[in-house]
Amino acid sequence: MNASGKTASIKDVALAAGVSVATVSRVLSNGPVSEALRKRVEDAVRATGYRPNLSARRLRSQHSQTIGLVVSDIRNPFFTAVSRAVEDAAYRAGMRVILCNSDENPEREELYLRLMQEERITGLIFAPTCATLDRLDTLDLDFPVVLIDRNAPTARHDAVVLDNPRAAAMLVEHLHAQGYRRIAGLFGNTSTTGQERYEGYRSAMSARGLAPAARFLAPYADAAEQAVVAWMAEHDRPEAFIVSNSLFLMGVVKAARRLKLPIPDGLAVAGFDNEPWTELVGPGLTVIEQPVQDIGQSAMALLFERLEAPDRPRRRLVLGGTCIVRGSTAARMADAD
Amino acid sequence: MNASGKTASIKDVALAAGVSVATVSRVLSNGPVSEALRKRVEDAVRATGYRPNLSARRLRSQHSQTIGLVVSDIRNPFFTAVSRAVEDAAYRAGMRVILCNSDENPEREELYLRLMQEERITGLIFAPTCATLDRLDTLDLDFPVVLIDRNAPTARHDAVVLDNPRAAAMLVEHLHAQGYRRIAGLFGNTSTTGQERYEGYRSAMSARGLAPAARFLAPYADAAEQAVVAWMAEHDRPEAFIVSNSLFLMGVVKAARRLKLPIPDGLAVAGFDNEPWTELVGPGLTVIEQPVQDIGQSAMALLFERLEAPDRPRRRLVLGGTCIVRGSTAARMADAD
DNA sequence: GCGGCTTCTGAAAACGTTTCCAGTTAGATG
DNA sequence: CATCTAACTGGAAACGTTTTCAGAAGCCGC
Repeated sequence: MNASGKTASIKDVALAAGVSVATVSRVLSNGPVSEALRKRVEDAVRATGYRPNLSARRLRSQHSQTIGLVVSDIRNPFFTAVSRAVEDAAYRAGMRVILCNSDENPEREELYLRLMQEERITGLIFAPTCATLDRLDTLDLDFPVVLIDRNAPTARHDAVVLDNPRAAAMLVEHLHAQGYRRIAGLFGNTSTTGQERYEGYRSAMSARGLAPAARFLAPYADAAEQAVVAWMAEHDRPEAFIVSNSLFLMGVVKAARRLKLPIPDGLAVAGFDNEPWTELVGPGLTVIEQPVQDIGQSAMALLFERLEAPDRPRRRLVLGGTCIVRGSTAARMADAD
Repeated sequence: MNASGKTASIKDVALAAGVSVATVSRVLSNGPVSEALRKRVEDAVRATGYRPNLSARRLRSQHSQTIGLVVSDIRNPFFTAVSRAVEDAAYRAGMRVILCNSDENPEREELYLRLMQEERITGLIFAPTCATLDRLDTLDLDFPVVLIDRNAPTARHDAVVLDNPRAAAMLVEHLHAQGYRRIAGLFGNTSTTGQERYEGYRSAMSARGLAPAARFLAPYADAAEQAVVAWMAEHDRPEAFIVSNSLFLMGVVKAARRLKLPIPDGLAVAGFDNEPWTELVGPGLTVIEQPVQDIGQSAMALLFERLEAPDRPRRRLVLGGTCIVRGSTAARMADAD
């Protein structure tokens, strides 16, 4: 505070130290200043309780030192983990992060993209919906974008994604090896991720002479629960489900419980995202673990590389998942239902 | 972009529309401008692709329209839920949110508090560690602070908290009514929340003539798992555990599994935070549900009221929790171990 | 037709920084 | 002792806005 009760500015510090504002600025940015003055200024900074004003600094230096991160839902532990990794990497590089939830809603995405422009962010890490992904190229944003979790082959942006087709295929392989044949799939209908996982599922099924049977759902546990309950009442009830996210995993478990079907004997299930609780549910749930830490760090790395070399050709980083086998896909008992 | 390839500024718009920058500014803020000029300016905004620069705007208007939110760990679903509520309320009021993770680390808290000052935030919503809480009064921040989840009776800040003693007592009551007597407690050692829950536990136990037996742990699932495993090897092994957060809940479930103790017959357990998965683990876990939505919204409400009336006396909002009874605390079987 | 309104508009100052440029000083060199 | 350099310092411009202030119209009633 200065005499007038307002927050101290660099002028107040300069006045207190008996130097010019230029000198104060230099002290703060480790510029060339004599020891004597530096000391005086530092004392004045302490005395006044001065804190630099980031808005002014950003305006003048034309550098926001800020990166944007737009995810579809921060409550999804996959995104919380990724955002932690991104933030840690950003802070290590002396940058701030602005985190936003799109809720899988293209309008909110648009809103936040506009916000990012107004904040003059240095770069964006983005998990877009299909709708926004399609028109991303037409948007001409004035910062580089790295896509995470989702991406289209056509987009011209850098991206870090899981090898979704392969991961889904791993689940099919595993279930097949365990003796399951009627393997159904539930996939999210808002992102490319669901589509890619479906593709992997479909081709792995076909390759084994099995008939794929998939449904696409809105990303809520309830949707999955209802779908499973309905499906299990049909003629060719599945022996196992492959689901494309952890919400669906919950839905399937709930449905099994409601239908009094034991896991895995009544109904096997495998899915994505190795969240802590998947180990604790029933006999443990078989899942694909994504390298969340790596995804976040790599996204930042790609972003920094892009900032240094704006014209280098686009790069996609495809990371492999790990199949964590648990009791929910134990070998199928030979029965004849 | 203007001719020189840089992002368009208000000057470029003014030039394109053939008006002064003042007029452009007035159009953007719905000031008094004739229809003819308004139209010309709006066209020019579109033509130039102009986006206001928030740093400049904030600097000039001396109003950041930003609130800070510092939580201990965004991966904790309690805080994710609260932060969603805060953000939604903030955006509805036309404000931005800066979200930071302290990791229960006082140094990071200090770092972020400094950042908040430099961002010139309008107000802060904060879940501090004990260490920072103790010296919060000495810090003289130049924005109002609303504490959430944690607070000390001595602090002079507004706060929104769960009725922790009552909630913990509810769990004791419930376990007692179900026939449990040797009820142990595991509480977090970094926050006042753990202490308050311990107090409720202790006095409810004493009131029933039961001997409290509590341990304080670092907030990790592993810590709880190890504590339980060790404790169950001791002479007076507990029949039930009350734990103060969902990480400990996981730890207890893991320990029970490792020790091959069925829940609840071998070991009953009850805890805090009604996360989706608690319903799915074993026979379902009995928990206290916190009104997370309400906590976030109320924190924002308290903050806005404080901004309007800086001198009104401090207010604490104490919200009640709901006890969700599930199988993990089913009536104790009469045995004689 | 003229003073007194209202209504709109533009020039310019200000917000708190950084940075360019021009001094000033002190020390080294001739 | 005069000059040249190196090292430091301060004045002032600039970043992109908002806002104050004063001027320029247009309109009213007399």
